[in-house]
Amino acid sequence: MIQVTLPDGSVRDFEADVTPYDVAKSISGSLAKKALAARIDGELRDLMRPLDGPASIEIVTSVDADGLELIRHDAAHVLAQAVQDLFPGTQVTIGPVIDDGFYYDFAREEPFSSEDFAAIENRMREIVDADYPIEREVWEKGAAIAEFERLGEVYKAQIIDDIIPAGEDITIYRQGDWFDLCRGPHLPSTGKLPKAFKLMKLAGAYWRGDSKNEMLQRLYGTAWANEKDLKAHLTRLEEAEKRDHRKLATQLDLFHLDSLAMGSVFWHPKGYQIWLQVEAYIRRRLAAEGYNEIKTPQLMDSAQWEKSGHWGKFRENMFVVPDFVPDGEGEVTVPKDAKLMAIKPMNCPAHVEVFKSGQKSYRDLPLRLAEFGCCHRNEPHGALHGIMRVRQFTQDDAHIFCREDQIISETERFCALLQSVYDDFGFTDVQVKLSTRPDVRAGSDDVWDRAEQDLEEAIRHTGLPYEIMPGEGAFYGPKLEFQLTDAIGRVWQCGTLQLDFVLPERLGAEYVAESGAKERPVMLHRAILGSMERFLGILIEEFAGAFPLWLAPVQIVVATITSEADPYAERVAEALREAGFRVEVDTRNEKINYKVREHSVQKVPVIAVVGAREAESGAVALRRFGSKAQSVVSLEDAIRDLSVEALAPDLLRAEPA
RNA sequence: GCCACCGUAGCUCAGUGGUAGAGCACACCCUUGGUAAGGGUGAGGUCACGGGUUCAAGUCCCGUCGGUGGCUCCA
Repeated sequence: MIQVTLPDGSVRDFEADVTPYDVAKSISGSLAKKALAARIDGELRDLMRPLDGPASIEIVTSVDADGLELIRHDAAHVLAQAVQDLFPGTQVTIGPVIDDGFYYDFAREEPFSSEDFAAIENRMREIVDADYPIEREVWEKGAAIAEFERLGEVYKAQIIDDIIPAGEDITIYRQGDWFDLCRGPHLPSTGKLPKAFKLMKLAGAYWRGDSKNEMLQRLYGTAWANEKDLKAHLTRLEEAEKRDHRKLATQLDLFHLDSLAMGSVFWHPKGYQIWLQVEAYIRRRLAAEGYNEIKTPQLMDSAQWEKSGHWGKFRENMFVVPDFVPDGEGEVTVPKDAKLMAIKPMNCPAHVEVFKSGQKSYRDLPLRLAEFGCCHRNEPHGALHGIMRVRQFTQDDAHIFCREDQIISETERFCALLQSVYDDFGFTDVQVKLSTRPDVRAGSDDVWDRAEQDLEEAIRHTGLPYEIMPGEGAFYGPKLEFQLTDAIGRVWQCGTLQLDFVLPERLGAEYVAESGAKERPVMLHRAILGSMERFLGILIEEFAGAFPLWLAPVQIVVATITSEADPYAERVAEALREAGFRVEVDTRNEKINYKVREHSVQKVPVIAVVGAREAESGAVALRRFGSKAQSVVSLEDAIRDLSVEALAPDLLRAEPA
């Protein structure tokens, strides 16, 4: 007999070889029916795997987060089985659970097509209907490798060979005549898998994530506990698509992209107006924090990039031009020995030059040099994405030159500023990553030790939760990354802080210390918004194009009801413009319904309707975006109230209450 | 860069190898109206680009360019 403790604290006795399923059944028949797996002393285990001894036990069903994960994991296995049934000769590799679903990577000569999805899904449903028991088997490593090799499954054999330590056994899960290497646990049978799954997309993926390896075919799927959840998920995806910044940019006339300038943005007046508001805001915030704004060259001698180390690591991603003036009319031939200039891919080497000009004293530190620097990077073409990943972008960049003992306080100041800025834009879901030394790097190990320790200590002081990303740092130093999520759930690096002992050394930056000796400053590379393009892309998606008054490109449209009100509308617009608003007047020969609809579709925050009555009384009828209500107020009152609302958050804070 | 898919009017999209289409937007005319589409007329196209197959290609084949979704990369 063994003792089993249930979640409510009660203890029951069972036969020694009792399974979690038996325990569930002893509680209630319906629980046994719903049971997918069990948590034994906190560890997830198969429902049919007998207990080893006394344990506390919790039955996992599809309403648990763990249960959903099991469902998705099993969906991946059922997908693999279905694919191998339908496409003999296809090899399986790996198939993990991801957010909202799963994927499976297959090796097959022939490409899959999304037209195969229906057939695969049908076969998956048949496998569920067949209700094959899913059975766990323990194999000796060598035997397992031999078996997979016999079946022609070279990838599986390689996985076992690589990840399982010698002497350790592996587990295999069998369903029907199909089986796969797997740590488990799994559902008790394929019939327990809800049919609420759907294949979503097809993509290439390198074997083991290495671009030197062959490319596999990845099938993505989504899986849920029931049809309703699946449907809700699909609806969410549709809604998210409507927020896509590329779609909204077209609808709201914000910018366009064109192959004439691949990976660069043509900003239209409305889109650029948002840019200007964001830029003005961040410029005020930086000035208030003691940053000095500068402007540095777009083209710089390749020698500087060689010295900084960028030439060695990023040459193929830099746009390089010969420094050469052709003479005469004929064909232009660039001399082989022409000096090369690079269009800047980043601002730091130029900022070091500004630091180096003239003498710097310890009294000048920390020196915070900021620049809205326009950079170009020749990115892999497949990496380009809307305005989130472009070839020309502007950073709200700055470099803080400081002493080593100022690193922590400067980092804390930066984190506080960043948090305040993100708050002002309404971003609450910010992920912080601490990226440590990469394999290929500059600087000695003890410099890296110090840099990583300092950065971690600083981020710990801020109290922000963070995750460590081993090996993801910049080549010159570790970094903090502040990531935001777009409408589709993709995560993008926006803010960053990078600690750098290397560049000041390489480019020879120094200051005169208190002792009179020359010393090296430390450099903090930092950006809050990151790329203006990317940040605006995320902002567009965050607000779904309906910007708050302070950011809206057109804040107020004055729309007339009849042409008799035209002169009054012009006077209203003029008064609003004088008060600092961005205003348009709509005196077109259209009905007011039409005008209201059009400007609502354009997500204009305020529509000021004026007709004969308003002209008579000196009033405006205000209609706010998202509301059908109208409020008729005097022009003076409207200006007074809207002026406060239109203040950027930092200016609003400065306003006397 | 790699894999798959896509590219038709300003936008959203139809289009069976046989004369290039619709709605919206745009221009002009009528209509002067009270809070989400009033009516009429008209203009608008190298079907991404380059080859090929065919009596005939937007449609089939090959290539190039660009976009989308992933993978790799991201100072």
